[in-house]
Amino acid sequence: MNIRELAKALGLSTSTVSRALNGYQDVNAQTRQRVQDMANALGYRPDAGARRLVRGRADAIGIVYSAAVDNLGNPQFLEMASGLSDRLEQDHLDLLLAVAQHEGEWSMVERLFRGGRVDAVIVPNTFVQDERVEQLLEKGYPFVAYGRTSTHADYSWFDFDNERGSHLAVNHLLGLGHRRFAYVHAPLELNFASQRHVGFLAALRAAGLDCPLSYQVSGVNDRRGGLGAVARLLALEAPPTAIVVDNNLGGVGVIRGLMDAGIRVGADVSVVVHGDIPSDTLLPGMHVTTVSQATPYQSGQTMGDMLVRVLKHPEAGPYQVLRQPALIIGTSSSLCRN
DNA sequence: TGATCTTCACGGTCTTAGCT
DNA sequence: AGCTAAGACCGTGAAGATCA
Repeated sequence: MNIRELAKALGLSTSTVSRALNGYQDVNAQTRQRVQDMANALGYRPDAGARRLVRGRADAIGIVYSAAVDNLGNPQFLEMASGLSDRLEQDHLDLLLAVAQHEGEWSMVERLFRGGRVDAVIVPNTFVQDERVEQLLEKGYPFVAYGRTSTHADYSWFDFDNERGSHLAVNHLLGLGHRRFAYVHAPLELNFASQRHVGFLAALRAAGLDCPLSYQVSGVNDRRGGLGAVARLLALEAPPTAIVVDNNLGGVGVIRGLMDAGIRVGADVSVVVHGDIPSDTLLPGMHVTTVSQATPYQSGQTMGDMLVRVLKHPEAGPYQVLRQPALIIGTSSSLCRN
């Protein structure tokens, strides 16, 4: 069923049918109702390809992420995508999730734009130096970055105050009497990891403390990495009394590793984790102290809102939202006993 | 003259007809 | 067989036509 067949069934031109279905005011109300009724009865749906061809719009937003980053294994990512999708739906925009398996992320982004498959993209997992952001700016493609980069002045982004989050974590642990810290973090090329790392070290320095390199475990952004980090830290001559982890999945791995080693988390060692612990995580009796952000669903909705504004009112941009974190105190942190 | 409807051109890709 | 030109596909929107 295409518009031509629908128009023939109604005895109208295709144009009148199109205009009736698209809310043009110069179509008689009765005609409009008749067209809508017939379209419903015959199950008419406009051909998305043809519509895209004419409008020059895809009515879709894309997120391209690398298969190397385990986003789909992170419930927070899926929750964010859900919030994003819900918000976009209000403006009749679809969300297109694409995985860059072998092809580079930027290459896929460019292919989606050139093919008219998306009107704008979300740039997830931003790097300190991010080719995707630089290329998007150069080509003039609309986007919202989920996180800043080192050059964050001239484009739209949504981010958290990561440095402040680290200050909250460190100050909380300092207040509990901890002096020997370890830091477990994602690769520092990632902007959020870089900012949290800077904040962590600055907060320690402000207290006259240091975190030697042997107490810093890099490249941890999943559960397995967290387990490995614990093995390294427990092998130290003087293991840390407090561990800060800059990402939630790594944090789950660290806590699991400590528990498996027979260490009482929150009693023998205190742990603070950036980001919320996935609700399906099996850490019985454990309420993890976290540096909490807005819920991922809310973040997704906010970015959806920003994308709509980027598309409708680009001249009023760039749109930039910096959310403040809050410390949620659980049972994984307590007074230092050493 | 305003309300309502139709005609026609447009876009990129694919198929088909016609030619060498 | 290989190439090129023409036309179809589909929905939209500007411009034009019709009618009361």
